[in-house]
Amino acid sequence: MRVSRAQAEANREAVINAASRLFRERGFDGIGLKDLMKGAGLTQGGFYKQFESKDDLAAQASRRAMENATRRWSAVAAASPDPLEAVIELYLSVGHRQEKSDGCPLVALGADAARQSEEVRASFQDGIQAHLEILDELMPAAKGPDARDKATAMLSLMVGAVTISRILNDEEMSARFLEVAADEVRRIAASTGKARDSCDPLAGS
Amino acid sequence: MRVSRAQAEANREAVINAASRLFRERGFDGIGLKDLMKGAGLTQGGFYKQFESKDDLAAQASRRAMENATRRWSAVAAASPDPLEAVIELYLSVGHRQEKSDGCPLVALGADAARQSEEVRASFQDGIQAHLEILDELMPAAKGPDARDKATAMLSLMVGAVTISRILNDEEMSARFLEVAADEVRRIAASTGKARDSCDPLAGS
DNA sequence: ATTATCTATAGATCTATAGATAATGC
DNA sequence: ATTATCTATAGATCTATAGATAATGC
Repeated sequence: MRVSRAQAEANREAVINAASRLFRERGFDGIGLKDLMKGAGLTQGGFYKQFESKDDLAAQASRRAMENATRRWSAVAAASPDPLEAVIELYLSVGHRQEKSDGCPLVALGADAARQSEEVRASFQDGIQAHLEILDELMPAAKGPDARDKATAMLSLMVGAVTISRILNDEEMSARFLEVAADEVRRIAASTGKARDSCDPLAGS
Repeated sequence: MRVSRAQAEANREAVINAASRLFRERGFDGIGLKDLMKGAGLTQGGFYKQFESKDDLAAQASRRAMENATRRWSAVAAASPDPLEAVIELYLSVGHRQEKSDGCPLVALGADAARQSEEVRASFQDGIQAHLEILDELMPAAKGPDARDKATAMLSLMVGAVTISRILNDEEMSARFLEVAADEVRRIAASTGKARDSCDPLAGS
């Protein structure tokens, strides 16, 4: 029954990878250790030799999921002549809305994550930072000194839009949230620091 | 042990009200029937005379929570000379970030809701519609024909920002998401339909 | 007589642990 | 000899149901 150290490590990785998908599909409280281990082709008994607790796995699976999401953004951006547009079209698409288990962890587990331990939230925080850094880099050339703030607003908008679009039963309304968010993200990216203020006719009112 | 019909109805309402808070605190899968009934001062046994299933209660509690959230927006708007600003300051505040059990259900249960039955999602959808209608009405006078789209972008931004701010361990970063979202919502409100396009120096590129 | 709520329980599942098993690594 | 994984189990909790109890409503 014992396997080699290399295989044992591979098994552990397989559990983390399976959990990163299964938690996104069913939520942290929606799946038990038995099914999480089964997702990697193992039985429940070995769990506590691999992880300290379910929360420990949740933290590691969340980190893995966020890292994969970050990598995906980098990949589509690097492969396109219009990197930001590529990220927008990847993220604010009907395909992403439908892909729970391999989509953005912030959308699949955002509300759940806020209820988890500091360790799980640290995994998400690091992933959020990484996402902001990518958006920062993708900002059009004439980006003002507020590029980080623009990235912050973009990420909130994108996460909120896909989250709401996944809840809605009405397909048309759901699609509208994605389209409107895509337009708004483009507007935020295109606006210059100066234009951001001059755009407000009610400034100071 | 039997109570009057009026009292029975009051008890049922009490369960829905308790559940609307408890689900937001712990998630749909984070609390059982025993504690939900206990939240209204009752025992578990009476549950199935009051509700068809846990999902049935989830749908009714979600509806109640969304209705209360809508009512709160109307109330703060009606009480302020700058209604939209009042909603922004209520929603994108540290107070709201900390208030899970009586805060916006879209933030407390957004990711969870996407995994629930069509009935639960219908409760959320109706509440989302109601929120959009309020934002629509609060849009500054010179609102273009795209007021509904602006409301849609605002709601996504607000929900996303508070969701992320609740996950973050870093207090400063968390506060930044709220502040940046507030500024961006003001910008969206203030921009006219025309300005929305002219603001984009890269339009068509 | 009806019925709102109670106590009690069925049967499944949850996290976590104990001890057996068998292959690796020394 | 060590150890990765297995089967088995403890004890708690989950959703849902059954039957008892006692007060309402006719």
